[in-house]
Amino acid sequence: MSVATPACASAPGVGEPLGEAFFARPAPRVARDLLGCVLRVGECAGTIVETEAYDQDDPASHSHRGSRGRARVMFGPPGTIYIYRSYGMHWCMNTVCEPEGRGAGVLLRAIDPLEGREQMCTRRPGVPDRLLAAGPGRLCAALGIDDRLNGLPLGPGTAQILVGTPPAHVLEGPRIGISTAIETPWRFGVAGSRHLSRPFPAGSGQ
DNA sequence: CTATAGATAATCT
DNA sequence: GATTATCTATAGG
Repeated sequence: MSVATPACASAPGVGEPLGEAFFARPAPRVARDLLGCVLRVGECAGTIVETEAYDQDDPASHSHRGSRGRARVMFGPPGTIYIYRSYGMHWCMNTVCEPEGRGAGVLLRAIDPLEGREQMCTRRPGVPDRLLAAGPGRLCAALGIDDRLNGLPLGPGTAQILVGTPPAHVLEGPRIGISTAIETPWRFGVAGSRHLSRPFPAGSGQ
């Protein structure tokens, strides 16, 4: 006897945690595939709507100059959390990608809040819904992410990323806030999302 | 809507 | 001493 499947059933795998194999692939591919997945930290969760890829061959990457200092974490196993401080005041969260030792990662730039909006508003008082987690620093502030997670694996006790519904259309464009490799189109976004950190240039997708 | 200054500290030259 | 994978407030079109 088979279980009835409602017409609105989710695709297979939805809600399952992403495995190491998901992250053990080229960073740009992981970055694109993370769109639509759900980031959960404590009681807060949201759909990932914007990401950026970085790897060791990339002059804009922290890992470009070797596995020392803060970049060391980027050379760990796929699925490791890499947190760095940006401009002296904001935390930014990455997931390590590719097989261990490659120095690749994906910066999580924005989520569309799903659960725990009340707690996010408490952490970011007075901020309108659209800007709650629209940007890497804002995302970490809203979810309460800081360097305590740096170097730890994704998981129930740290931060989880769950299989979601892939977006119908994906935007691709240049990354934000860098001065080298500015033409590399490794920024990805969900077309039509109102929670992007910034719009994509015209003609960035479909 | 775009433009810009200022905050602030780890990392790099 | 300069740069930085940013954000906010403020000023102007």
